[in-house]
Amino acid sequence: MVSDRYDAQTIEAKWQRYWAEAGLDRASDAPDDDRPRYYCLVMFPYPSGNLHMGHVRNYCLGDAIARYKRMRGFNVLHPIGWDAFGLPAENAAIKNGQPPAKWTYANIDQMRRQLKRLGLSYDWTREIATCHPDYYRWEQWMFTRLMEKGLAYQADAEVNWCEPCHTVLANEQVVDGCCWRCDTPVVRKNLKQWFVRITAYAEELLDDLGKLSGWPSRVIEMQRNWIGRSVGAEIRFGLEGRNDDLEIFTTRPDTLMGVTYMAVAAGHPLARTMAANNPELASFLEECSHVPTREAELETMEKKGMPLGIDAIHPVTGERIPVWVANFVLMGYGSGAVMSVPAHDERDFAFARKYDLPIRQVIRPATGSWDLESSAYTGEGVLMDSGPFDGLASQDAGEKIIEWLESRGKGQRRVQYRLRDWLVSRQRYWGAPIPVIHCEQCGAVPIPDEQLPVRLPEDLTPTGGASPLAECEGFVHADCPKCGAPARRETDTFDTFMESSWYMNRYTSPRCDTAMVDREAMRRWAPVDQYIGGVEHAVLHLLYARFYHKLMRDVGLFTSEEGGDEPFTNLLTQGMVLKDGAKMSKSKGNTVDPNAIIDRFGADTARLFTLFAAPPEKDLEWHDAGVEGAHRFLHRVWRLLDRLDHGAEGPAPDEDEVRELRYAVHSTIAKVTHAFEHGFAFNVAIASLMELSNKLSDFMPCDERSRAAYREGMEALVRMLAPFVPHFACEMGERLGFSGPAVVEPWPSADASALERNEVNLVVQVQGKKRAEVSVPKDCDRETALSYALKLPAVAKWVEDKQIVKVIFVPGRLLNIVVRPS
RNA sequence: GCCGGGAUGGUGGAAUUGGUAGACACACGGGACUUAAAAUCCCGAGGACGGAAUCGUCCGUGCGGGUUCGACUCCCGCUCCCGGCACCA
Repeated sequence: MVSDRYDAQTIEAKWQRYWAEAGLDRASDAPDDDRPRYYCLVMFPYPSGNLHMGHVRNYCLGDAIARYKRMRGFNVLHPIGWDAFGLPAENAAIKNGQPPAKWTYANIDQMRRQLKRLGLSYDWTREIATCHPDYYRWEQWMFTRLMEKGLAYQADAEVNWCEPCHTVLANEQVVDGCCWRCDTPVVRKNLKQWFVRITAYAEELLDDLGKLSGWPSRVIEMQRNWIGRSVGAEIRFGLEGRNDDLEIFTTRPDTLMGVTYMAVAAGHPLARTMAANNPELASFLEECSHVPTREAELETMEKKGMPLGIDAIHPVTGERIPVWVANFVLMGYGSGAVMSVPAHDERDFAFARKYDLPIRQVIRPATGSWDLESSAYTGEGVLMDSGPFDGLASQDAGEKIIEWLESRGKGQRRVQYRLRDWLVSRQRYWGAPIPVIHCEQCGAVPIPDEQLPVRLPEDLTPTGGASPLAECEGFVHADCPKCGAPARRETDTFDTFMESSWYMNRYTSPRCDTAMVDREAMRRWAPVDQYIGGVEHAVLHLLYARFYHKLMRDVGLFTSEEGGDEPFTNLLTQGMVLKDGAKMSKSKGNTVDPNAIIDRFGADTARLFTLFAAPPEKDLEWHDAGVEGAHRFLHRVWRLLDRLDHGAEGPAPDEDEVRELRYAVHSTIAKVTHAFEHGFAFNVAIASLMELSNKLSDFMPCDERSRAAYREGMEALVRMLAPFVPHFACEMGERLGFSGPAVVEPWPSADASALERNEVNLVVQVQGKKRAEVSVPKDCDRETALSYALKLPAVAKWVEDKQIVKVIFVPGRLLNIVVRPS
């Protein structure tokens, strides 16, 4: 056979056509398909119109895993789709005067072509776009179920407002006080908005983190921080001259007897009430409402307060305690009020000092004493000056105090979470309409199932003003589903994180039109075995998706046994793609266009480089010379074909050389297989494939035995390359005479007998320092090894005149001689 | 401040989890082929010292200690970098 030059463009087009025609990438739902199943998912893209290198990296990782699993005999589900609702479409529309729908669908077409050029093995028959009514219909359906269950509700709340985006944001979408999307500071606003009660699942979301052994621990830690569980007590203080109570949450009930003042947030109802006829207080509250949003400013912000002019009553002693308003108390956490114990809390201490409030010590360290002159004692200890609780240890005292309060109806144990409910309304057009009609008589009425979906009018072109939906008469006017009276449709749309929270389940039955997901399909495919995406979604998408999966389970779409309690069993968080040490961005002008790379080198080179240049979870520095190196490697492998039939001149390799080659082939199989099964260190896997190709290139097959070994090596190499560079491998496979495409060949398995060696290299150390190497028989024992070693001059010279006190022997690996001067 | 993760040649990165540090690649230098270049192929390479040379010795995985026959790996104490959380009561 004559091998011409490796021409990436030609063979990539050839094999992409072949795969598509043969339907090789389709996941099978056939009931009689008894292959084990594997669900491999990459985070679907927003159709911005242009594929960037971050996408390429993400999808090459997923594709390598999916293809490997197919070669291992799995029935693989590897779908793709479009996270198609969102702000960029609307902004583009404003700019170009084009409806977002048109822009989005055009972008999808363009990006689909780009993805196909990469030769990714997606089951395109399952493609979904979240802006399609057949998709968001079920999200609307789900929302009405949540309304029925009280898990979706409308509330007046202080919310995060982003002016440039002209919409509210969920807490998770505020990063450092700024909008996650446009990075401008958010402002606080009071608005009536829709929420989904994620806090009802706080405990399960936290507990189930323990089930996610296949997730990176830092993501688990980030979610744990975000949920922020703290255990303590809720305590009700009476209010002098009023019959309502002041409710607070504390993690230190043991310090209750040291309370010397109370502090409430500026937004607390009590503060507002007291300000009604106190202009000075009212102006202070006004001042507090302009809280800075930047972290740095928060940190340096002066702690300020003012007495409300009302006293609380200590639940145990009946003592009167002044109530203050303080700018550091957050309305959004706990009940917006705290009990202050300056002796045992740094912040309370500083505040008490500033306003000359009393400091009363009630805890002392278990041993020694504490000087309250300069700082508070925040540790645990033994109670003092605490009346009936004197002498108890903190833990114990906390329990006793809670019991005491409980028996008198003044408090109870409580667990408090940092997590807030998920704000899902957005004042934007290009999103899924919230399926609600507001009726003057009946209030907010969910749309009945038979009227779903509430279709988003797709021919609108926003102009940048207020919500286009609100101005769309045909959309707004509707009859109340309950009483039939004329009413108004809700004109807010869903947060786009709603769509991405359940798409992984929809892929199991993407065309199902009788339910959100098909139960049988969920049983077959869910949960996702391997999920791959950027770590930037650690507490956004990945938290919402976990929550939504549990919601789907709890509305009865599937059981724990059918679909699992968690959507993603294993998670791989890949690093960013950098250029010149910085994230690629148009504004920095350091972008690399995947299309240009494919034009120049082919998709296989692009794939190979992105997998080889760095371990998956680390950032990858784009390096043009490295891309060329990857390309050169493919050329070198290609040329290895030449030697297959022509053979080589010169003496035939001897038996040992053939055995060495087979050892290299089979140890590489073991290494690469290990990489796929543990941790996906593809950079190392590819390095070992390069090593193997170097060995093959040094080997001169020129008799029957050596040719057979060479062919065996080539065939194994090509199969192992298939998940990384599938077009290249298929073409090579064809030239090697494979009966089908390399991508459907069985994965090679390491032959244990080829891994056995008669002779092993033993490292010889003296005093732990390497002095020589010696080849010894495989089963050589300590004494024999020692006698071999001592014959070596390089060893003998360190041992002579000395006394051997110890010999450490690691069979097949190392011999260490410990000596002492005699 | 709290919680994670990290630091290895000129560069990206390896090292079976305590057993040959620097695999593989990039960049670099030298050579071959060529009228020349590109492409390709071969050789070299952590640092220092000694030697004409095969080679030998010492040092070397952010810094300082420790455990061990033996430490990039484990323990203690630092420095710096990256990520997350943070008036959270």
